[in-house]
Amino acid sequence: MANTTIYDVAGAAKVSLATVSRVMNNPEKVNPETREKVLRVIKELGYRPNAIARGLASRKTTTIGIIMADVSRSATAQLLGGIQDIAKKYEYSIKIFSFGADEDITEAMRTVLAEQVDGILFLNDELDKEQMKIAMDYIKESMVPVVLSNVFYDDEDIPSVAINYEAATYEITKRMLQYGRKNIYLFSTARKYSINTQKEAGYIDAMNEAGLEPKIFRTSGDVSVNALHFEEFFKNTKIDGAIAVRDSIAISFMNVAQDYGVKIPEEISVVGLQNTKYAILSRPNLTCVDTPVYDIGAVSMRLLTKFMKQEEVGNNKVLLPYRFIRRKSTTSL
Amino acid sequence: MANTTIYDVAGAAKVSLATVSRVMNNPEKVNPETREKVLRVIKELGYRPNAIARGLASRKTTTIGIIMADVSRSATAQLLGGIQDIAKKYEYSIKIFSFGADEDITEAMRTVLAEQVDGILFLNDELDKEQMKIAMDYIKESMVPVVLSNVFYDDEDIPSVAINYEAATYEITKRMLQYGRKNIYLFSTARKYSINTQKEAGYIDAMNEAGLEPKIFRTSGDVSVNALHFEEFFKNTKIDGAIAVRDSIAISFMNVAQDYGVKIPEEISVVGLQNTKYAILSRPNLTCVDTPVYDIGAVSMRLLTKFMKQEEVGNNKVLLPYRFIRRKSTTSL
DNA sequence: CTGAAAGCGCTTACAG
DNA sequence: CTGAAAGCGCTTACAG
Repeated sequence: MANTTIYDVAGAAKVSLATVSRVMNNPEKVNPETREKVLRVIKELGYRPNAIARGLASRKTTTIGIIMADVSRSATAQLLGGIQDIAKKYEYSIKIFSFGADEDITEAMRTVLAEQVDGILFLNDELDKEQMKIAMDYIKESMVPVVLSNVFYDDEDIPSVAINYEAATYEITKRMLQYGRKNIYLFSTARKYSINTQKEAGYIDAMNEAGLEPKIFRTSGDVSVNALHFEEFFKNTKIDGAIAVRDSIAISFMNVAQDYGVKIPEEISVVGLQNTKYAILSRPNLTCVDTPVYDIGAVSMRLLTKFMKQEEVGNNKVLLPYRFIRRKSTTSL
Repeated sequence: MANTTIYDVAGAAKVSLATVSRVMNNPEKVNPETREKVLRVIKELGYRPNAIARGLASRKTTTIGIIMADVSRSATAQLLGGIQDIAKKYEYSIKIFSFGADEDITEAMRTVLAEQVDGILFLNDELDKEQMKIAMDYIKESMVPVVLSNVFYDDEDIPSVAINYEAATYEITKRMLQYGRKNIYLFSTARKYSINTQKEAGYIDAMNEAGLEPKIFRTSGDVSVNALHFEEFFKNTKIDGAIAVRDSIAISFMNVAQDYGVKIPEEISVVGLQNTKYAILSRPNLTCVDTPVYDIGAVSMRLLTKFMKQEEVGNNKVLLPYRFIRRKSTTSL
């Protein structure tokens, strides 16, 4: 039966409900014999405490809220994978909330907090600075622990885990310059994401340092639109290196370039900044900066558990390592 | 403040908490003037009812549970996208639960039901028949409404929404036969998914009907492994048509085939059974059966709301339409 | 239309 | 080590 309550267990085990509660929450505080007896009854009846009642009484729901822009985005799904695995290990339930930059942020935060989550993982990277401030201030005031997961926001009080996309992009740009490319473009998105802003900053730095003009070409997230953009792009652009914030953009570009008879990597070196599984399905295979998104999810969830358990945390800003994977779309690395 | 309770509102509005509760749940039952007064106070204090307390008192959490195998799988993420959008519209919260075929199914179901969800969307398609029976029987007994979303299980009591993958695959195979292909292979996964089993059945039917031997080649879900499998495959196989349960498998195959000097589509027609965004990033572009996974999510969530509200439902087995998209990897359609 | 009271199923001091 | 009792923040008959 689904409706077995703590009273049923107490009755069958001939103890008070307080004792049943104790064997579930503080087993060491109850006599081993009665503990065994209660445990047996619990198993027999298939009893599981009502999580809602427990949440109300204890003021802890063992549930975390995940705030995101869109579940179906590949990066979000990867993050969720990592979060899920760690959450399961620590026995936290997961509630997901999504909202866009066009919605009332305060209202959205209220909704999340009304659900009494014990902690928040914030994955939405489509908000501007002001919106982020509203969201973060609201969460801070609520005292609910939060960790930014793959999102950048400049506030030392707020823990975050991400990758140093700026350094990664700086470095890959620099390497490309070192093996002789001059006209290097960065392909970014028309829409603003805090991550892509980091990537752009790294690219700009490297170019400036080399005394070259940074050239950012913005395209859509939609692969079919990208192709058209690139057709246009080719007509009057000199380019020998391309770095794309998304693998799909890089692949789209390579396809169009090859249609125009351009040799890749000989004439243009191309790099993707994600290393999705499609990087090895493209022709040529795509050289990438590998950014372990699953790990970001896992580590941020782990960090959040520490805050929820009030454990000591050394550094509340975690940057995970990235690496470069040389494939066929570049002449060197 | 996050800790405003119904008592605070009642106090400030000089009414009883019962009245506050009514303006939130049955506004028509309260005098317009007092209603406005209460509403004003609610707004001033930024009050939001504690969802947990509400859930306990009303026995309705307005939360649904989503049961899946792995969040990060692309199909799962797409389904979630559709679910999310509709859930938001109807103001349901979403809790996600994942578990593998290797776990104790009863235990997993108990976990979900202990959370007091009002309804369940079941997306896990990696269970075998027995495991599905255990899960479904357990849910049935609990009386919690459930909808199978993109999962097949033979039980007329259990509502489901999916696509007729069997018919779709049957038809695409048939068409390929009609334009003259004889040695048609189906590329499926080594692992069993209820959806792929449907696809296989459709393919087998069409081949048998044409008096040809169905040939299913099973490969891994891992794209880098696929490539190796296909290298092997090519050494001693006669093939002029290929249908793949996943686009990534189809693309992987095309790449290897082209490395072997095979012309696509002239010598081998290739079809993908998903139509992911990578279908237009491959060379040649991949002809696909388009299976609208987002829609399945949306429709199944909508259906679930009807069950949760005890509305009349005509047909509890919904099959969404699919369509064929001709691109460059086939000589015809 | 409104309020007082019971109850949802638990946890947690407080006594003993 | 165990039980009786209060309380978590709401909803919902029941009176009036």
